[in-house]
Amino acid sequence: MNLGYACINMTLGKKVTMSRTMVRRTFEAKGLDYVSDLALLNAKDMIKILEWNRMNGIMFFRASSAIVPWGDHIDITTLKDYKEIADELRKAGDYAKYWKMRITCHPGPFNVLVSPKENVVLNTIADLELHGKIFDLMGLDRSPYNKINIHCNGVYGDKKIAMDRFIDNFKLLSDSVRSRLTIENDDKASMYSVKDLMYIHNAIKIPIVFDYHHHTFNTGNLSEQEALELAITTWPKGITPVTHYSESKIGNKPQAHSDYIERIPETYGNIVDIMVEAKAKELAILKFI
DNA sequence: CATGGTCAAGTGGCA
DNA sequence: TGCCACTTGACCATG
Repeated sequence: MNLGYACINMTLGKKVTMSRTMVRRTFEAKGLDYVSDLALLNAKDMIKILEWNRMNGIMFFRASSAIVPWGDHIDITTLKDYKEIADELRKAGDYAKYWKMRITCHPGPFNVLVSPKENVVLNTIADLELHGKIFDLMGLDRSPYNKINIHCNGVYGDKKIAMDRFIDNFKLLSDSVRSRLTIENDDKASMYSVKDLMYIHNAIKIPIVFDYHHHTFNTGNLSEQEALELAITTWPKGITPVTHYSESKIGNKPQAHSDYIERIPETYGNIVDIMVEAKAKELAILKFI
């Protein structure tokens, strides 16, 4: 079982980060050369973060979605430093593979494959394809071992009709994305429980990521163990399923994530990798490593 | 250099 | 109606 954290290393601070980006105004003012500069810095720092992880016994990490700022709006192969960026990404991927470190990603809430709006779906495809390209450049597996995980992110009054659009739109994705795509249960009762998501799994066979925290808001009438084990059945043989774990922040909406975690979740004897979503990032899991 | 207002994008819940 | 929460806060103008 691996414990992982997401995107940002608090110990290394703001000087070592793979999340440099820019606002639209700057993108329009400085253009592709500045995108290239930031992407190269981000790619180089990813290796530093992975090295830090290995030195500290952390073998599971979620890559930032902001490695190439505005990368879903441009052809990244035209960037002035593209060769060097690709080379750095490859080095990071090689490093991860050599040390058997698991890398995943989680594109943001603007990715809505169930949307009835064509432009939303097209934007979603562009963002997912960027993630696929980056993982390809890193040389990561085309399997859910290196998952690209999203939520459905919308219901529009009818889950089944919405999920049918997911299933249709899935066919528009490249093999790079389709082979890695996973779906996660939601933290609202009106949205998708693990049981709901089985409808998508049964149609297109992509695995379900079980989020412990979200499950408490939307059980689908399954116990934690039942939902976890149902999700586990959706993963291919030989690939350790991923789960997400977080705890509620006191004083906020209960869905908000706490800085640290008090415990490691119950796995009921199953082997899973656990991505811990806590605001203190690697600091939250170090004491459990 | 610290800080606070602002920032691409979608959706649903809530005061 | 406007804010919050989710992927992951980061950017940038100002003092």
